[in-house]
Amino acid sequence: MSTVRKPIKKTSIQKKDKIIDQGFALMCEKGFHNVSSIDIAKYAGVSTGCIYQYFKDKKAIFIEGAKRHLKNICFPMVDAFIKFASQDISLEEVVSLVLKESVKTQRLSCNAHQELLSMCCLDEEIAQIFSQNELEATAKIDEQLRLKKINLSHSKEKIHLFIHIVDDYSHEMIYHQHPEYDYEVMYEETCKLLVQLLKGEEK
Amino acid sequence: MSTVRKPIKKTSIQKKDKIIDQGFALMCEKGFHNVSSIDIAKYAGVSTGCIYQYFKDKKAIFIEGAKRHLKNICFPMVDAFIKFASQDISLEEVVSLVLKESVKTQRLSCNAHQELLSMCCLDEEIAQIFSQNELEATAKIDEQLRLKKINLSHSKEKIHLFIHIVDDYSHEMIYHQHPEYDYEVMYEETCKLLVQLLKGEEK
Amino acid sequence: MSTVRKPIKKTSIQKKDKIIDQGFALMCEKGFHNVSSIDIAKYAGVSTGCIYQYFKDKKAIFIEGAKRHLKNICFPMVDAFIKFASQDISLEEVVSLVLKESVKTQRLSCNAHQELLSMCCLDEEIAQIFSQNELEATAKIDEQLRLKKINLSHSKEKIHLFIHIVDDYSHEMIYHQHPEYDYEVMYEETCKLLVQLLKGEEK
Amino acid sequence: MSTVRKPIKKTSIQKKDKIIDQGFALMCEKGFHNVSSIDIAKYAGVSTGCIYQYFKDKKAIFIEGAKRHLKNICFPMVDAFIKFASQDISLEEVVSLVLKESVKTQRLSCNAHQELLSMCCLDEEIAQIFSQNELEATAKIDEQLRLKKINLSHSKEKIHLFIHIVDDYSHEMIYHQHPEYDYEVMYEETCKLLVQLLKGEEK
DNA sequence: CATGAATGAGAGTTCATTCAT
DNA sequence: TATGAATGAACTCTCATTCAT
Repeated sequence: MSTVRKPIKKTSIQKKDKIIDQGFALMCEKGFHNVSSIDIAKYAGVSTGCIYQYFKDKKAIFIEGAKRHLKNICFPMVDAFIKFASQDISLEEVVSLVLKESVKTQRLSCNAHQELLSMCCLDEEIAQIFSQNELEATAKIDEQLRLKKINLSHSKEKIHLFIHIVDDYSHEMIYHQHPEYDYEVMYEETCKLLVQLLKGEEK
Repeated sequence: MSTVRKPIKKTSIQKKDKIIDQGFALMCEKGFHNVSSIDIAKYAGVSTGCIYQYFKDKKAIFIEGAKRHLKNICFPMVDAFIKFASQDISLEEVVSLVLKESVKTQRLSCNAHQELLSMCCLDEEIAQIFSQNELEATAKIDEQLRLKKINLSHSKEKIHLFIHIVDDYSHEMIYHQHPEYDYEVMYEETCKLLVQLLKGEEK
Repeated sequence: MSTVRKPIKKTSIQKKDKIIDQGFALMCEKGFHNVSSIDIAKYAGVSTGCIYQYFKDKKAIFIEGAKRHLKNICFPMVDAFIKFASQDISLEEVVSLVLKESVKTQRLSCNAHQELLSMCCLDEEIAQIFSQNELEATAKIDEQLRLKKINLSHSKEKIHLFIHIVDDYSHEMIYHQHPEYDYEVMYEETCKLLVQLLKGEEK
Repeated sequence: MSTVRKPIKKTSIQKKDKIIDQGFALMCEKGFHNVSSIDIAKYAGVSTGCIYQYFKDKKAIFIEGAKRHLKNICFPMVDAFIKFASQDISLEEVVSLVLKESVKTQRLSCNAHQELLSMCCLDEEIAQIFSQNELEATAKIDEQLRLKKINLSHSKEKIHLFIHIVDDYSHEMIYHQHPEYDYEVMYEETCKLLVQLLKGEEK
């Protein structure tokens, strides 16, 4: 009846991208369960039907968004270690860089991270992606440390601890903001701990 | 006919308790969004209408349950430090105890923890409870360390780190089970790190 | 928002009945696929949600309606044979009675029969009910014929033929109304054929 | 690149034919309501838009297919009677031939027949085609019987009965497969009945 | 003429919440 | 105060049809 058809350009890829980016952003802002497929369609500027041409269901959009997001989350950390291996900087400096970059990245998409954690807990498929992502990051960091001739016993497990401490740190920095904590101190203590963790048995 | 009349006329408090305990358990098992208020009512053995006499909405039940649950989660950790302060055991032994108890507790209610994390991320009110809980635990552990004459600089921040590393550890032990990690080693490395963290500048 | 709650009486059974009767009638009138659950709800004077309290899905309403309908369809035919067995009437009279009653019954719910045939073809579950119904009718008629001392060889198969010829007849009488046929003649020829079929090997 | 260009530039007629044949086949296989126009387009190897160039809507494709199909359904029956008129075979042999051919034909397109019956019940337009088809077949059979010098009183009505009994028979043979019936017996009884029907008042 | 991406109304179904009893 | 049947808006997803290319 009141059908008005918008003049269309955009390639399929651009459209799919828009749905992922806008859709994921919206789901992160409001929560997966609080956003309907109609909301996503409107926000992405497409019709509801169009969504289902590119995605099997609502969750599929979230998963695609999550994959892209997790890539971005890990890059800065891995990059810092690449720098560490290739340039003449100290472990202290790397750790400091990692913490700062991690907070910066998460601040850019703080809701995304929350929603991801949330979905990760509830949905096996998303948990898998999360887990896979950690393994990849672990492997890359491990590789850089070896290049730098740091011989860590139990490197994988230590890097796991490292990643999670960094994650907790940036999470704390962005959300909780407990007035009881001195965040300058928190930064220093976290640094110290992470450096100890990776120093290796060099003596 | 031969209807056996239940002898116990439940008081309001008993009813409310039942809704919280059973309701929270069910929501943790199946996920907040996958359980309806009718399900909760049935599971708790009350009428749907009754729920709305005690709670403003479904979320309110979850929040009450979460509060109770978080209390239990922290007790074992705090208890371990009380033991530490009052008995002659080493820091290594406390840390080991904390890790083991933490895993044990979480295993008992692993779904609860997942669902909590999920809701914590999405709901400010629940996040508040979570945060409040951590502060209380931090204060208590701090107190026990002082009793034991361990003078930690930046104790609050260190205990924060401690709690989160413990949490990550037990989470990893229960869920992810990455085949790439050696969980015996993970245990040892986590122990070492936590001991270092709390050893203080005793020298 | 604009929730207005109607003062309700009616027992559950009355409500379920209304949904079945009105719902089935509507589906028969307009066709199963052309009636929505909202239509049914409105027509039955209940809310959409209410339908799903009593029925698993839309098809379930149709099936219940179909079961009731098929019972009614067969009763007249079976009744005629019961009369045949218990009273002093001729085979010709029974056949005549069956044809007339069958047309009368179908005329009362002619759409129902069409829709049923339609669904029966497309849906295994409904086909089952249809088939089951025929078997029951066959058995009952067989029983009455034996009471009347009519010894039919291959009674089951003959009754099957009988039922289907009656069915075709009443279907033709109600719908097609081909001007090419003389329906008085059609009646006579059908009668004759049916009588021959059941006369048995009395010689 | 090395794109092989299809040498045949299909004419409009070829395209329309393909849509009818493939589309009807698909609708019969899966059911009218379970096949989308996109499915039909894919199956027929044309674009969705193309369909609407040749047909007003989805139903129109089905109707065209139905017309063609019904032609084929009747041919074997009519053919048998042509044989009967032109060759020296008995009525018993014709009836036997008709039953066997009818089952064979229906088996080839059993889904088509089911779907047709279904649509025939629901759609006036399709019912018309069905009805028209029967009249044509009746007329042709009648003609053959006259050629064979079989003077049937009420031939049209008897042939109507004949056609429907044949139809019921082949339907029963293909679908219901009630274990309660002996299908060898069913065949014999149906034969006998049909022969009686057409034997005429030759004495 | 042909295409197929895009449309959006509408399908079946669910469920937090209400309120007559 | 307790009940649970009833509500109906809102959800996810489908598909006949259109029309810019």
